Parts: sequence; structure tokens; C-alpha cells
Amino acid sequence: MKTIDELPERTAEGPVKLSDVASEARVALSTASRALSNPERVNVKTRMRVLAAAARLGYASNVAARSLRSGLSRTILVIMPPWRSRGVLDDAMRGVDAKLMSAGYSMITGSLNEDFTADHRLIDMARGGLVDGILAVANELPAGGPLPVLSARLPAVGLMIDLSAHGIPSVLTNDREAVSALTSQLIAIGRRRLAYLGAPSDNYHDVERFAGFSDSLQKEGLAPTRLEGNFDFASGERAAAGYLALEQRPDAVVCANDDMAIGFMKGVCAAGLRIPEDVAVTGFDGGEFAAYTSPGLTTLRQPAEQMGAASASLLLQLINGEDPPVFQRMIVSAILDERGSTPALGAAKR
Amino acid sequence: MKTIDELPERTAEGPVKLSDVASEARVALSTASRALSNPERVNVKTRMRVLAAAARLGYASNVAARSLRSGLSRTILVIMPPWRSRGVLDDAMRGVDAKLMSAGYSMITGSLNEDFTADHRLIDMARGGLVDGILAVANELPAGGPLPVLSARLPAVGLMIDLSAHGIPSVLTNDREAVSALTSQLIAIGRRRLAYLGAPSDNYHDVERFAGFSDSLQKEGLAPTRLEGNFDFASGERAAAGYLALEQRPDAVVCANDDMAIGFMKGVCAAGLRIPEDVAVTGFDGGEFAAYTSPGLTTLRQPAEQMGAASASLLLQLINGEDPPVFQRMIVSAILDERGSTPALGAAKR
DNA sequence: TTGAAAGCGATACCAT
DNA sequence: ATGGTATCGCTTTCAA
Repeated sequence: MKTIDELPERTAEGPVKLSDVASEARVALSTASRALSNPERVNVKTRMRVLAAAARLGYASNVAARSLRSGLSRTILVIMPPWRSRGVLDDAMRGVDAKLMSAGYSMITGSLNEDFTADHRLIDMARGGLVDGILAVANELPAGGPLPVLSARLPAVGLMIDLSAHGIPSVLTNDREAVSALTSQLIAIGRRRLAYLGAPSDNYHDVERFAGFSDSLQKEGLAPTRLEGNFDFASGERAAAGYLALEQRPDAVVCANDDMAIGFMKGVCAAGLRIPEDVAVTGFDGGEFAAYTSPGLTTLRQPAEQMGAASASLLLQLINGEDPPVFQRMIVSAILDERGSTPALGAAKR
Repeated sequence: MKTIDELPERTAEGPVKLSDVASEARVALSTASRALSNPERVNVKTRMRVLAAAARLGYASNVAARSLRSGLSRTILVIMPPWRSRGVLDDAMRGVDAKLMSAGYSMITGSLNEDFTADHRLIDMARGGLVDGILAVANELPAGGPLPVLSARLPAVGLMIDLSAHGIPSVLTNDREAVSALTSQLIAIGRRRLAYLGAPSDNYHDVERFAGFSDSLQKEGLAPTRLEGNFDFASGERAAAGYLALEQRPDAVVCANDDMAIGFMKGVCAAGLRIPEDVAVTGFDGGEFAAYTSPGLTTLRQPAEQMGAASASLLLQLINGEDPPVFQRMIVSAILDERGSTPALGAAKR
């Protein structure tokens, strides 16, 4: 995986600008400009020199200057209703939005591509001076996600993604601990054959949650079963088929998120099993839907909106150059929302 | 309601800039600048003159110039995973994002406030030259939403909101027609006491959908019942209580969206009614979750992603100054997703 | 084909 | 307290 440090660094003198590229390539400023924006109007040989220089220096054109001069921003303003409460991410964004708004900041949301890499233009924005800071948010991200943009060396914060290894403070849920506690409660009420429904294991949250699950099983000397999904409804439903095919069907299934849990419930209900009598099911996230399945889904709710707000505050703090936070991870506790998909978990000790 | 035309217009000479304000207020450029950004460092009297002039001219500071000079953009780049398929809006945004991306455009998403008014900064962005066009998207918006920003007189398109009355081309679903057809089908299978679960009636979609519902009832000489909600789950559940209290309970309930339908189903199921035997329920939107309730929810699905992409194309077309579209509304047909919450609707003629 | 120079609009320093 | 002016980084004529 390409790490930040392999990418060209900004010099101590600040962002590299077109004039730097020009002198590096030993051409005039205007020629450098043309080489980049109207390549066909420049001698091939010179063009290559410029391009090479730009690459070597890690040049990113300053978006503000460009749009000021050209009168074109290549940017669209999308106006939407306030963030709706759907899924953790939206909840989180609501918190982010509110906080940034009240601090007088705007937000450019750049989605990653389907393969979770950052688009080229995102990187330009990050390094081209149009933004003051970066908030990387992700809950279902494989490792190696938005890193290239972080090479902008701008103040940055991770939300629901652990970037602390890169020196970027991150706001996270206590996935491992919370799942472990929940698992222990399931054991405490007598469940003995427990399964975990997870996702491809390069996902931070899956790793953590599965670890929490395993921790508790090991403590009791129980053996874990693992089912595979990919965080969406359909994969949960497919996993149900796998579950039904087991000779010794687990009597409790801990899912890595709500969506899979909901799909899973549909699958096993359709087969005539009773929830929670035959199998207890739990989710993770605490989306609004969880209260509207039948039975309702017991889940670990992430206080997403607060986490969003916290991450935004943190970022603003970094931008304003106040004393950097003493922590690298801000861990927020998930909250257990108990519903019909599990028997009463009672006062099982945490 | 404040309409576009009451707002200050840009002069034919283009956006008003600080120098215009300065001369209008009969002060130096630098003084005008200070009056706006460091008010306390300017004599009250002069300050008022400047502020008045700015207001009179409808001045909006050029964001590009400001951030170029000050080195501060007051903008945060938020990096997110690809749009997820939740709710219509997200689906729609996925289409928008893909289209804009491939055309080399970036997106600034500005949420409206909780009261559905545009934030002051949104308006600045729109009028301050940082964006080339505006896409207003909304499905649950009361009338009078994002209009002020549209005063920027930039190319604009409405998505799931009808702004055609303001000369802004809009991409819409055939709400009225689709609901009417569905209602007729319910009548065709023998339902006679039909209710509509709607939302505050200044909402475009609610108005259209209710009209479609009423159309079909009138055709058969049936009387409509109307229940009130506000588009969210909880309001659907509350509406169920109202429904249960009716002496003559309707045997079919057409809901203005999926969320209310889902909440409503939960409410009536909890009371022991059977769906669809005792009461058939339908939704609108076709979110992913509709397939995971029990029973599954019959709903009119909006092809949101395609609509999003279409609206983005349209906007780009306007920006590029190609021949403006000959239509003011692009109407897309909703698709009936038939599930367990209604008896087989069969081949009822449309 | 390349280079020099004139702005784009706003800010902030330095005078007054 | 106010006014003049250099400057931010880049694009774009206009000459050479």
C-alpha cells in the first residue's frame, strides 16, 4: 500500500506553486501554465520537462487562483435538505455539518470511488489550497482508503476510521469492548453456540468487533463460528442461507452491523425459525430502521451525531493551531439498544 | 414568501464587486473591505454607509479572491465512502456524483437549515463566484425552500422538487399519475375504504400524490380519508393509532412515502391486525429497506439514481451554454415494486 | 513556440 | 479612522 511518506512532500516554504515548477523546468511561468492546461500548444520536449518537474515537485494547482483568474470554478453547489437520520454516516454528517456551519465553515464532500480510492480531483482540492482541513469519515472502509489526499499535510481528523497510526487523531467507537460486553451478556443468558457475521477482514471495524466477540468466547472456552457478509442487507440474507445449512445451528448471531442483521433476520424468519427463541440476533450501529423490523433489532448504537460534532470540533481546533490534542484516539462508548431480537439481557454484569 | 425577483439583481455588467460597493458608499476600497470583515475597526457612520451600499447592491464577496489573498478558504473537505444506497436522496446523489465526477466537476453540498432556509454562507458561495451552477435537490421540502440562493442567477436545476415555475428545469417523478394508478389497482381488487397518509400539505410531493389518490377515488365515487404524518417513521406509527381509533377502519392505506408506511405497519401489526388481509399498505420511494420489513412493502420506486444523473447532465448542459432544454419538467415514471403488504394486484389495467 | 506583462477581486500593510 | 498599493497564484493576451 502506498503510504503518505512515499508521496512528494511540500517544502518547508509552503505549497509548491507554478513558478517553482517553471524554474525547475527552466521555462517561463506562462509556458509552464500552457504545458499543463493546453498541452498541445507546447513543444513536446518542453512539455515533458514541465510535466516531469511538476510531478517531481508534487505540484497541485491552486484552485482559488485558477478560478479567480479564469472565472470558472468547475464546482457545483448542491443544495439539500438538512441531513436526515438514516444510517450512522448520515447521523454523523449531521453533527459535522452543524458544527462546521456554526463555526462559519463550508463543506465540500468528496466521495471516494467505488474501489475506495480518492479521485484525482479530490487530491487536487486538498493540495491546491481550496480547503483548510480534511475530515475523513468512513465506517465500511477497507484499509488504505483516503490516504493519498492526506498527503496534503493539512490538518486532518478521522471519524469512525482509525488513522492514528498516521498521526491523525481519530474519533472512534469502542467496538471491541462493546461487542465483547454484548457477547458476554448473550453467554450469561445461556446461549452457547455463538456465531459472528462479519465482513472482509481488512475492515477496521470488522476486525475490532470480531476481536471483541472472540475475546468473550475464549473467556468461556467456547468456539467461535464465523459467517461472511459485506455489510449490506443482501449479504445478511445470503448468510442466513449459510447459517441454515449448518448442522449445529448457533443460537445467537452477533452481526457486524445492522444491515446484515436485518437481512439475516429476514432469511431465518422466512425459514420458519423464531427470533429470539431459536436464534438471538444483534446488530451494530443503531440506525433508525432497527426499531422497525420485527422483531425489533437489539443493537449497539453509536452516538454518531455527537461523534460527528466532536470530530469537527477537533479539526477546527487543529486548524486554529491551538494546542494539539493530547490524545490520538477519542473513544466513544456504544450504547446498547435492547429490543425483541434478543431475550431480556437483564442485569448481566458488563 | 420571498421570491427571487424581490432580491437584488446582478447588473448586466456581471457580479457586483467590492469596488462597486466602495464607490457607492464613497469610501476607499480598503475601507469597504474593513467595514465588512473588521467592522470594529471602522467608524460607525462609515460602516453603516458601506453596509447599506453592500446590501443595496446585493454584494457577495468573491470566495476565490478572498481565499487566494488570505490563504484561508473556510472550507473543509470531507472525504466519504461512495454514496450508499439508503433512501431516495442518497440514491439520487450517487447518480449526481457519478455524472459530475466524470465531467470533471466537484461538488459542494450545502444543507439547508432545519427550517429549510438556506444558510447565509450558501448564498455567498452561490453569488460569490465559487460555483458554476446549482442543483437543488429535495423530496421533503416545504414550499419556499432554497429559493434565495437561486437569486445568484446561475444555471440551476431542480431534482425531485418542482422549480419550473421559476423557470428552472426540474427532474421529477410522475407522482400523481403513479399514485392514481396504484390506487385504482387497490380499488380493482376490491378495496373500498381507502385512506391516504400524507404530510403537511405545502409539500409538492404530498400535494401531487394526494391528488393522484383523490383522482382515482372520485372516479369510483368513493370518499377519501386522510391521515396526517410528516414523512418520518414515528409519524407513521402515530398515524396508526389514529387509524385504529376510526370506527370504520379503511382496508387500504396509501402512504406518501416508505418511512411512514413502515411506521404505520408496525403500529397496526402491534395491534394485531393482519397485513394485507385487514389492511393493505403501500409506500412511495422504493428504498432498500422496503424489502426487509415484514411483510415486504409494496411501493412506488423512484429511479433515483438515474434521475440524479439526468439532473446533473441537464445542469452541465446549461452551464456549457448549449441550447437550453425545450422542456421545463422532465417527468420520470415510478416503478411499482409489489410485495406482501398488498394482495396480488394482478393485471389490473393501468 | 516561447516569454513578458496585465490583470482576476480581495486583503493587509504602510502611510496619512 | 481612512486611503493607497503591493500581493496572493494563475491564465491569457500580446510580442518576440
